This record gives sequence, C-alpha cells and structure tokens, in this order.
Amino acid sequence: MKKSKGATVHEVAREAGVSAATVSRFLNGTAKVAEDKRQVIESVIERLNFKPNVLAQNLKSGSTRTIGVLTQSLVSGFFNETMTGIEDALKAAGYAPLIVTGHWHADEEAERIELLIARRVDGLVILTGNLTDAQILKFSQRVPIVAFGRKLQGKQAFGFSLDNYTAACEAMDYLVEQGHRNIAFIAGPEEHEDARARLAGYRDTLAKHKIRFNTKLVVQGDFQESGGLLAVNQLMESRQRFTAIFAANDLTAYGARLALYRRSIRVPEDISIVGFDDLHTSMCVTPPLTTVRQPLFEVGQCLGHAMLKMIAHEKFEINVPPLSLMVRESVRRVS
Amino acid sequence: MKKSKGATVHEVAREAGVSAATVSRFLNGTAKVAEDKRQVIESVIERLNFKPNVLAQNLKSGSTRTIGVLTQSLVSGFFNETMTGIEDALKAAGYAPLIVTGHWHADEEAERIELLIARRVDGLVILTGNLTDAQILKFSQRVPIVAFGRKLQGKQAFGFSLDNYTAACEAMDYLVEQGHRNIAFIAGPEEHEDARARLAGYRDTLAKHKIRFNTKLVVQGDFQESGGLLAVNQLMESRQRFTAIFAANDLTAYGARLALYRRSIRVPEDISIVGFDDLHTSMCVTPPLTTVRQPLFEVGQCLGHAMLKMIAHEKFEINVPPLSLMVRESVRRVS
DNA sequence: TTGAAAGCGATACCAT
DNA sequence: ATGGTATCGCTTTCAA
Repeated sequence: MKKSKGATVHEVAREAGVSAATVSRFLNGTAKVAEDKRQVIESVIERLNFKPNVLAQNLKSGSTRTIGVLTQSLVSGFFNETMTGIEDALKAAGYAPLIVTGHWHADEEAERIELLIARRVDGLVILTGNLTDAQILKFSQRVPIVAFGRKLQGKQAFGFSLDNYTAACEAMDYLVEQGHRNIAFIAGPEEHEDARARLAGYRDTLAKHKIRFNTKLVVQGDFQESGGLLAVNQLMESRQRFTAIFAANDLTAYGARLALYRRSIRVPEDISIVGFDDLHTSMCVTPPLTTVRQPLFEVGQCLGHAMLKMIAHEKFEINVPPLSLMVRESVRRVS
Repeated sequence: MKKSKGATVHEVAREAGVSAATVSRFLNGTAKVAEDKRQVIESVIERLNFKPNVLAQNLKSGSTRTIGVLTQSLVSGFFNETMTGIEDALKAAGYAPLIVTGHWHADEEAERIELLIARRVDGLVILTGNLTDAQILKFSQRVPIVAFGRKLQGKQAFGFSLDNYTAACEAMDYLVEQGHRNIAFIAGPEEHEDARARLAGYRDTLAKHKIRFNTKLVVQGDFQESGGLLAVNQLMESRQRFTAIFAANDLTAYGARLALYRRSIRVPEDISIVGFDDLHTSMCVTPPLTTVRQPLFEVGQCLGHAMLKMIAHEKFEINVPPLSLMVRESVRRVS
C-alpha cells in the first residue's frame, strides 16, 4: 500500500539536488545552509507541498508534543473551563492536549492514564479525581505529572489546590454579616478534599461567630443538581429553621434552588443561597447566584505552563488569583 | 540520551531466544508461533514489563488511532455533550480524540485542522463551525471527515444535521396550542444553518396558524446569554405586546429569562419561554425550561461510529433519535 | 513455524 | 557547508 500522501525529505533532497541531511538542516535551522541551496530547497518544498511526517519525528525524538489531560467529566463547566486554560497555554508552545475522562472512578482513571502513557504523551495533567496521591506519584516515575485539586510534590510530580477553606470562611462570614445565623450546608462528596475544606470552613466560621453547630443543618450532597434538590427536601422534612443555604458547589445550589422553587419558597426573600465555583451560567440563573469564584481558566493556564516547564526541566512557580466571593443577588440581608 | 523507558522487541527477542519478528507475530497474532516459544515470550514480556512503542507502530502503519475533533468551544454544553458521545464511540475501538477549538472562526478552524492533519489523525470530526462546505470537501481529500451541523456528501466526507426546522415548528405549534399568538423570536447568528432553520420554523408556523408575522417581534441574538438579555431589553423598549418568547437556543433563553427577572416580569405567569437544545442545566433553572431536546450524546456516538466505518471503508448509516419537545414549566396556557 | 533483513521518514553524528 | 550513514522500534516480506 503506497502512501498517497506527502513527499519525504529524500524526495525533496533528490529534486533539489542536495542530501536529505541538508533538507533537514534547512527545516530545523540546525546548521547553516548556503543561500543558493536554501532557495532551491524552499521552492521544491513549495512545489511538492512537502510537510515533514510528524510520526517519524516523534519516533526519532521520542516526544509527541502532546500532553495527556485526565478530566472527570466532559460536560462539567468546572473541568471545561480549566481545560480551556490548559489548551491556551499548550497551544502557544505547539503542544496539544489529548483528553480522556475518568468519571470520578479510580479504576477508570488509572486505565485511562495507562492509555495516555502508552500513547507516549510527554506529560500528564490530572484534574482532581479519585486516585490516591501514592498512585499518582507512582505514575510520575514514568511521565511528568501536574495535578490540580491535591497537594503533591515529587521528582516529576507537582500538584496544587486552591484555598477552599479560606474561601468558604469568607462566604460564611458574608452570610453572617448579612444577618444569617441559621445556615444550612449541603456538603460535597466526603472523599473529596475540596468538599471537606468547604465543610470545615462552614463549621469553623460558625464557631468563630459563636453560632451553635447544628448537625441537622448539614446534609450530604453529591456535587450534582440532584443532590442539592434531595438535600433541600430532606432539610424541609426535618423541619429545621434556616434562612440561608451554603451549597458546596454551584450545581448543588442549582438543585437546591429548584427544590425551593417547587415549594414556592422565594430566593432570596425567604431563603438565601450561596454557591461555590462560579460556573459560567451562575450569573444568569435567577436570581444571579452569589458564589465563590474559582479562577479556573487561570488555573488551567497555570497547569499548562507548569507542565511545559517541568518537561523542560525548568523551575516554575504557581501563581493564580485567589478565590473570591462574587456577590450577586441570591442573598438577602436579614435582621 | 539513552531512553530510560521501556524494553524493545529486540530485547525481548534476545531474552526469549527468538527473533524480533516472532515476538511481533506473537504480539499481533499475525501468524502462528509455537506453544513453547509463546510461553517464553510471554514471561519475558511480563518480566521486562515490555510495552510496544506506539510511536514506532505509528510510523510503520501510518496510522495513529487518533481522531481529530474540531469543536467550537470547550465550555459549551452543546459541544461537550456531543463530545462525550464521540469519546464513547471511539473508546471501544481503541481510538482517542484529539480535541481542538475553532471558536466559530473560519480562519482558526482551518488552522487547527491543519494542525490535526499534520499530526496525522486518522480522521476528522467537525462540529458545526464557520468553514464553507467547499473548504471541508477540500480537506477531505487529505483525511476522511465526518461533520455535524451541515449536510455533506463526498468521497471521504459525510455530514448530517438534525431537522431543526420541524422541531422549531413543533415548538411553535405547542406555543400556539397553549393560546399564544404574540410570540417573540430571538434569533441565532444569521450565518448559522440551524439558526436559520429555527427562524424559518417560527415564521412558517405563524403563517400556518394565520398569525401575522411581525418583524418587530424578531430580534437578533448571538446564541449566548448576553444576546438573549439584550434582545429582551430591545423588545421591551419597542413596546411590542407579546406573551411568549421562542429563543433560538437555551443560552439565549437564559439571558432572556434574566432580563425578564430584572424587570420583575414573571415566567411563565407573565411571559412564557421556550428554548432549543435542552442543555443539561435547563431542567434545573427556574422555572425548568420547556425546550427542544437535541439528542447530542447519540449524535456524538453516531459521529464516532460513522468515522470508524469510513476509515474501514465500510458502509454506514446515520440513525439518531429525532428532536423532541421537552415540555416543562416555562410555558403557561393563556386564553 | 521461524529468522534475516528491508523499510517507515526524519535526524544527528562523523567525516570531508 | 555538506553528504553518507546509522538510528529510533516495530512490522512484514522473502526464504528457509
């Protein structure tokens, strides 16, 4: 099966009356090439519409200029905004992301990472997930890894997360400042580090303001809309009194808001809601959601740059804007 | 620079006391290998933890088992749901998607496609975008292409879109059935085929029901929330009377809904809204949005399968569920 | 059934 | 400055 596509360096070389080595040198600027040959080569390349075969380059160089990205969901605004940042950072350096999905399932994540490694990605970006740090460190013996959503430090591994705790405290402080004292919390998955940090922030801020921690006001969610909806139902059934809900993430807040709507409870007149993430849509829901903004695009860029630096064995530092509370219209002042 | 990673077939061969060819045959089942050698090879592979170098296989086979996917936005629910379907279909066949973004910009799309081709993807999936059919047909001379959002038929190109027109008619019929006669329409980008089909559906259904087409009731949007918001403002300023809004897509509906909220106009009590797409969040906004559901996951799967078939030079047919109206709570019956 | 050897296409070292 | 040649690791004839 003759490949119909594309000329080779040898063909170009022959046509131009030079050696393949010279063509290669011209292509990569590896060494000086006489002006006259230069011109001939250039025109032959043009005429033959020659494009170097990346596959051969890859084999030779051992590098694919591809970065594997392990995400958890292709439909989540959270991951996708981060991904946009990653793509942005990689693009400039001529790298492309190979994206796979782990669906929050450690086994699947590991399997997809194996695939990525088999495909010889030059590096790996891991967005949260359920692998243990130990597993990731193990993988990092085979390929450089940058992770988000976990603190990690190794020879070829680096991970960072944002200060979810402080941001959660800030959100809670705001709620208290607005006069709320009975605040419900819809938690995220327990195994999730960020979710735990947010819960801790809720708890500690209550203490700080000398507000009694009421277990009945904390219900389990799952970071999905459905969890938020169920949580509010549970809250209502338990007949606890509360004037505000702090949802562990925006999706949860959406679900909670819907449950309230179903019961004709107004937001924020009757109950206030605060979310976490600041998804793209959060400024457009009704009422626009007051939530903690995660600078996900910047995080993505940062991950991309860090990856590139790591591959180049250069020093790098993480520098992303802090989490910040976006005050919109879902919280009402109570007296 | 000696590669620290991975043994080669030759090393395995040497250790096992056979030739590299035999190892290769064992690996690919290309030919029979004696049971005894088989066992030795297997154990050596195990011991050396040998993994064939995909780069070399790629070079040899000319194939990367990678499908390029041109999307327009990494943060759009519309594209991402489709992508999930594509990934699902490819995964089973050992293919992986290389995703790039065109941002609705023909030049950028073309440039990203060049990148994909340079990386020797085995095929290309194009999700809508602003390239002309002619451009795509041209690209398809270099690589097989399957496209969504445009009808296309070529030697190595195939494209299909869903019947947006009929679905738009259905949505409008529903609105009319519910007693609405003054229906505003917020259009999508004019150059967008689907957007035009939806507008046509709006117009024709009005005619079918003998309702006068009022130009003032049609305002331009951009498929984004902001467009919907602006559109409603414009509508209010023009002081037209209407009881319902048909938004060209869900994002537009979100924006419209927010604009209404800002003016304390209730949905659906004062004004009804119908969207198009059925994004994931649409069932969780308040009120849950009545909208046309696009079976995007299935579309993605279909695209993936079609691509695989095309690569294998096999016949295939497109079979996706039709668009359907999801009746939820954003439309009220008026008398 | 098996092995030797010739590529796949680009690159880099070693001469000249 | 330039050419010849070995090399990256695997696959696949061609012979035996």
